[in-house]
Amino acid sequence: MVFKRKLDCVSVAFDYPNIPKAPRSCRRKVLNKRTDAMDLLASLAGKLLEECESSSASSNAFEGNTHNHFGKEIKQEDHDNKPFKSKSSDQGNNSVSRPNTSEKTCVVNSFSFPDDGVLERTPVCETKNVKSEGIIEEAHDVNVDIGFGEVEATGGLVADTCNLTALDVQFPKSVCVDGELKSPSRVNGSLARQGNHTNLGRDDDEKLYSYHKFSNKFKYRSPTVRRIRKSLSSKYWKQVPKDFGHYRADTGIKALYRKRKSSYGYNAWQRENIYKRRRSPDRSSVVTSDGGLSSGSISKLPEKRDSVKLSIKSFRIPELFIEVPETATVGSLKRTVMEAVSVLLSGGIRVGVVVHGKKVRDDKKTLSQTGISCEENLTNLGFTLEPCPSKVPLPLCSEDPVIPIEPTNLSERSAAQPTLDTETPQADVVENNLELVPYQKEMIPVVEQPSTDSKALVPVPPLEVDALAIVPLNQKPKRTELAQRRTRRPFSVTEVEALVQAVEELGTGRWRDVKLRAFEDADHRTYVDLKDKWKTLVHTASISPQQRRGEPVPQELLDRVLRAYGYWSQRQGKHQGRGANKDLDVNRGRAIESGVSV
DNA sequence: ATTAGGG
DNA sequence: CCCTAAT
Repeated sequence: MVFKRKLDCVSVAFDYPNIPKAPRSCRRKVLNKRTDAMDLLASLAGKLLEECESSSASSNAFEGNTHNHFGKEIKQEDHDNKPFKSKSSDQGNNSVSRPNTSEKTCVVNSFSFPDDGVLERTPVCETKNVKSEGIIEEAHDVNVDIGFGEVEATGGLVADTCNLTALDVQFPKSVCVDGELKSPSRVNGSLARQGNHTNLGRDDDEKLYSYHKFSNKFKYRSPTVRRIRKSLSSKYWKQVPKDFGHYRADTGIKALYRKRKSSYGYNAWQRENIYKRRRSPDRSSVVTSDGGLSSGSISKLPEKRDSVKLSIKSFRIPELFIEVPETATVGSLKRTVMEAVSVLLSGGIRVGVVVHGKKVRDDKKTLSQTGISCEENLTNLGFTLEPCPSKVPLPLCSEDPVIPIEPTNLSERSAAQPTLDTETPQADVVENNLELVPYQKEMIPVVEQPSTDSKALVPVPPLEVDALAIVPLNQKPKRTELAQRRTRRPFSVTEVEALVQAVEELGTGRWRDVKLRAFEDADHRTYVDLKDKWKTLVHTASISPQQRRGEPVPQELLDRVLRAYGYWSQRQGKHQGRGANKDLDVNRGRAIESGVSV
């Protein structure tokens, strides 16, 4: 009897209707290889992030939880079946419930480059780089790298390059391809790894995701970040049009600037940059992304004797007013700063030049005219990083009035974790206690060690200050809202276990309940996620083990998936209502086991 | 806000 | 994971 039933079950299990149309990989192909100039910014953030990454909490917080197997003591689910609840808080339990925590404030004003971040005369972006697959990463070990070499610009013009890759070198490497800066997936991988202790980049999907990982660094999900964003937006950033749901005739790119569509918007934004970039012959054909970070400029001037040599040890950034409770952990503080920085960067930054404590705004002035010369004591020269007065990426052909979007309107899902993805659930909680109000005062000049040693050699064309203008070509659109794809967080076996069990008990049509039951405290798992995961689980269970990717899910679990799938498919339409299943527990378990409908 | 499905 | 449509 039992045997018979088992067979039925199997039959049912494998006989479910439509199996996902096509291999996911097929669909993924759509994901273009857009050149995320923004990645450079991301890389910056990523680097900074690494600094504090160590403090990030482990994502294995769920491990160690045990679940009752279906059919056993289901009544205890509230305690035992909620592996995702009450995670250990290594964040010091800075729950929101302690608003009175004393707080301290601090102002972050500059970040210094490592010591080895001395300017070197390294040919960073030589002809080959500009031409094609040139990779700048050779200079990855330099923190501030200013290359100088002959470059054949796209238009056939020969120009000297004064490539201030300082920023991107200091951070993940970037690639200079055809005048465009790209971030090798490798870089992403390194970053992604921080987020998940998983094998990003292992397969196609992974790669794709890891690629997006970057952008995720700039998502704004936490209240803190949102606050920051709001603050910044309202004060120093221009708001973004709410909906650009139209096509640009020239690029054919549909820019969708509205909540939860930023990835598209970003894409469009980025392309637009490229688009414009190509039409700026007066500028470097290398890169000058609007992000302002990927510095790249070409000077016509050959290296001269009276060049200016300088080294940049650090950049003064807009002051970031941070307020955190004393009980906050160092890690959370780091994260907070990271968030602030990310927000800052995401909005686009540019470099400011300060001479004698005075900000030089005229990019046309020559260095000498500005007072920057080899003779001058460069001690009075400083650079700053500041938020770019981001311009809304208004489609040139746009006739539609643009509606500014309220930063706070970002949906929860589009808003993402600031930077650390490994953060434990309470990270958000902690953040709630952090008051981070970045504000921009007059840029205070940062006088950093004028290089006196020959190591730091930065040829600066006396006549083309623009060569140093790392500022976006034309204050172009700065994607302000980069709500992008959430960071990928593969389900752990433990999670799968919990999910399977929950579905066994609740069925496949009550994701909300599943979420509440097994993932209530796993904030990053929405019921949609759970539903999606279940979908993939069913698919995974139906394909050969060889075709499966990622962390292998125990066959035992997959079997249960199919079993539950079959079971719930059968009783589809029936009393799938909550009331009907409320007390099925053990009996239903048996039913499922035997593959017989109840 | 949820659910269901396509992408 | 994202996005939408339909509830």
